Amino acid sequence: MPAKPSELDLNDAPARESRLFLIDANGLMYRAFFALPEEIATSEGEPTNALLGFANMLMKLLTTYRPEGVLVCWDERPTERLKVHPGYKASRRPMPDGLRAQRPHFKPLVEAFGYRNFSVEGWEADDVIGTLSRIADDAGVRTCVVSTDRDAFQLVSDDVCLMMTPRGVEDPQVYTPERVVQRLGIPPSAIPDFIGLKGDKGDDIPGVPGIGDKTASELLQLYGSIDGIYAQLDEVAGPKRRQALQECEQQVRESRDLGTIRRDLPTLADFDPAGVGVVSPDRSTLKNLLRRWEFRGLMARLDELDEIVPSAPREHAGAVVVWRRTDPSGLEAALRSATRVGIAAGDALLAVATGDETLVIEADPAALAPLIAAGPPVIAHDAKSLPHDYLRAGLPLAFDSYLASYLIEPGRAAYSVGAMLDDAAIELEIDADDVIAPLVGAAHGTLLLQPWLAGRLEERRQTRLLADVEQPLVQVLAAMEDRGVRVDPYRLAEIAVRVADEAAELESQIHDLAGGPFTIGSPKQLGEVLFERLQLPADRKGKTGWSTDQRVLAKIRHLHPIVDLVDRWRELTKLHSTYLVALPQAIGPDGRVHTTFSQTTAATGRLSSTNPNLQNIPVRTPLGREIRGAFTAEAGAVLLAADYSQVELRILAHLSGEPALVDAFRQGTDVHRATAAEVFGKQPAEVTRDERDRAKAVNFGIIYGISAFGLAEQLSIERDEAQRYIDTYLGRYPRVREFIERTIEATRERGYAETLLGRRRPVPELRASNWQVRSLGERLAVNSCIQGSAADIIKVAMIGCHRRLRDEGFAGRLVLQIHDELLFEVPAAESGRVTSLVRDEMVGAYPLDPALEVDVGVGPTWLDAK
DNA sequence: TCAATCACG
DNA sequence: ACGTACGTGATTGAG
Repeated sequence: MPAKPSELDLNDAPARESRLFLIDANGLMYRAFFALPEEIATSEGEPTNALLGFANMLMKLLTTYRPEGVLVCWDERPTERLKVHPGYKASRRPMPDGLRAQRPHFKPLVEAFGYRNFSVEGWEADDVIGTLSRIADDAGVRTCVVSTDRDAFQLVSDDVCLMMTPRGVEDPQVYTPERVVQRLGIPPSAIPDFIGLKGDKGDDIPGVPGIGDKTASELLQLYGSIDGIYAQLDEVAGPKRRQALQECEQQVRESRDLGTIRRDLPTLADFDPAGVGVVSPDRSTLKNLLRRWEFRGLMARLDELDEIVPSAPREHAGAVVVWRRTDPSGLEAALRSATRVGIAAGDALLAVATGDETLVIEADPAALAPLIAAGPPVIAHDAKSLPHDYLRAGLPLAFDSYLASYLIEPGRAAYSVGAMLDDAAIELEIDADDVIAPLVGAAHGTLLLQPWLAGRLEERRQTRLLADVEQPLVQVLAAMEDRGVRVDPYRLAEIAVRVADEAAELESQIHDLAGGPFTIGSPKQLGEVLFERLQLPADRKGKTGWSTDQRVLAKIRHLHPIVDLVDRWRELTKLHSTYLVALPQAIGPDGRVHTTFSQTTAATGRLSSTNPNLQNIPVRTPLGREIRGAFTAEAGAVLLAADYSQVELRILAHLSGEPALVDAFRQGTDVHRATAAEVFGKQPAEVTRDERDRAKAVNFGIIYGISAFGLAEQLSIERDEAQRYIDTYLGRYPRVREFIERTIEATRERGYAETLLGRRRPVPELRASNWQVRSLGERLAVNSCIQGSAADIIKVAMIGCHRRLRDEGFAGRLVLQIHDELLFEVPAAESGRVTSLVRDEMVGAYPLDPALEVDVGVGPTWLDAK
């Protein structure tokens, strides 16, 4: 019995001893394509999954096996394939589009790694490799064939091993003759006969019906070969099998011939296996190529090559960074002569790069800030992360390489100076200790990144988005973070006591109803109680077990009193731990909470808020609203909340030009009611509460990238009913349908979604072959455009509000942004004038048609201001 | 460290 | 047939 592959010990020693590597490139290319998800793509959306898998293989080869010679063998398409080589993949499926796009880029990659591409016109790579390996074998050159095709087993000999990578490059299986016998029960020489019997679907070789791996192996073990089988056909067990063999004799012999790899191609007779060499990869070519394809993981491993493959001394694009320590007077002198400087700050340290040299000054930010403010334009990487003294003093920020990097590719994992320098193929060498070196590197690095990033922004017409929106926003956000928002800890404490009491009471009731104590907060234990002990109907949703989320609980609440108690317990403990325990701890000695806004986290262009998150303060439930009531203004001031009314739907109306929607907004009607009237065919006045709610869900659905399934889930209705809503909606708003189709198509073409102000988000999902992923891409295309445009608009409004409040001498200030809402803290006496200022700036942020509209409220607490 | 849950827009 | 609504962050229990 052949052993299962997993039981084989296939350590790769034979490969390590090989001097020559022969690679079946086409097979490897296909394997890489199908093994890796098609979402792997550049930021422009070009798919790169097969290239990446292939490149990983090449790298693995170089670093692990240190080959003396490598030939990467390609099938060369014959012009008249059937004539040249009967059976040549005659009916093989056409290459998938995603792979065809990558196809031209493999050979350059091979060369960059220092390997040779090789092919012989009119012959499959198999035959080329068969011939080359035979010649190498004759010459006593140990050879390793790398293939994905089981045909290649027949090439294995004492001096030729076969490497297959069914589980990826990190887990290669290397076959010797003994291992072939172990695996298939037959020696390499019997492989063509084996294929002749069992056939090969992929290569269109028919074989004998009813004979698979196992039978073919058994027969060959008994009779040695196809000829042997037919010579003693009478002795073959099983009348059916005998008959099948008899009927197929002709076919079996043909199949065997097709499965036989040629080892004697005449054109290769003069091949000299010792003459194949590996050229040391040219670092800059390879690096450029890896950068081109955005293979960051491989770029990070380039250093490994230096230890393995001798190379010319490395060139340093940035060369050695010159730096020196100085004091503030030395800084002043340098600032006078520089036309621009890169800066980076650490604890009481400032690094200032002029390009010629980088100064490191040890002094208080408060002392240095005025000098920097009075100096030349500043380039920094994440200016907001500098001590805010610099920003407050009026940092002349000319370019923020961090924000530029984000605009070029929102959603990447890291925007560090180092990562971006890697992308730009700039290397820095800094002779300094662990504290100084990163600082000097950041200051000098941001300076070097600027022209490269500015060029890429210019190509994309995003220069103004950076200069007029993202960069000015830095000062605004820093000021908001500095100011913070006042939170009343006593009010929170008072709520906390009540909540803790009620939660404790609920807990004991829940335990009683459950028949014993358990951890309610553990979805696993809760699931056991609800669905096993109490036998409530489960809605198996999760991978790890039952889902116990709100939607599930809502469906079974009428079946057992414990359900509502659990739901309430959840609400109480959630609010308690997140807002009643954690939030008071975040209140500073000034009685205020200072969040941190991130400008580079959200792929759509939105801001995010952390430590603590002040963009998710409760409001939807009565208890939640009480918590919002703890956000207050200081004595003599009020909170002013200004929120855009239906920005995203207005943007949809604007971008689609749908008259029915535009008119609804122009006439100031309740848009959800208007939608309900359209969808349910009623007069707006006759729309019921429930119909309006459904229409609202449809409107949200459009913004999220509608799907019948999602809408059905949201409304707890059947999917076909949801589909009817959608169809009716799109029938009533045909321009919205066109907009959605147009947006998806344009996004697919370009590879990215684009907002009103030219912000981009790559959507490689649209080019995936998996429909599920592609559907996600369609939703992302629509949603990113709308949500991102809304983000653009409110950013412009924030800058306008901040400037005018400051320039016109108001004491009122912006304190929070919650996506479509701005919260200000304003002296009571200013509230009237600030209200109109804010309204002007928010409405005027972008000339939308229908125009933007803003609701403003004022009150002693955030709750009152809504 | 990860999955589940839920707070917000 | 397939089985997800878009974007975030914090907390919790459990591995």
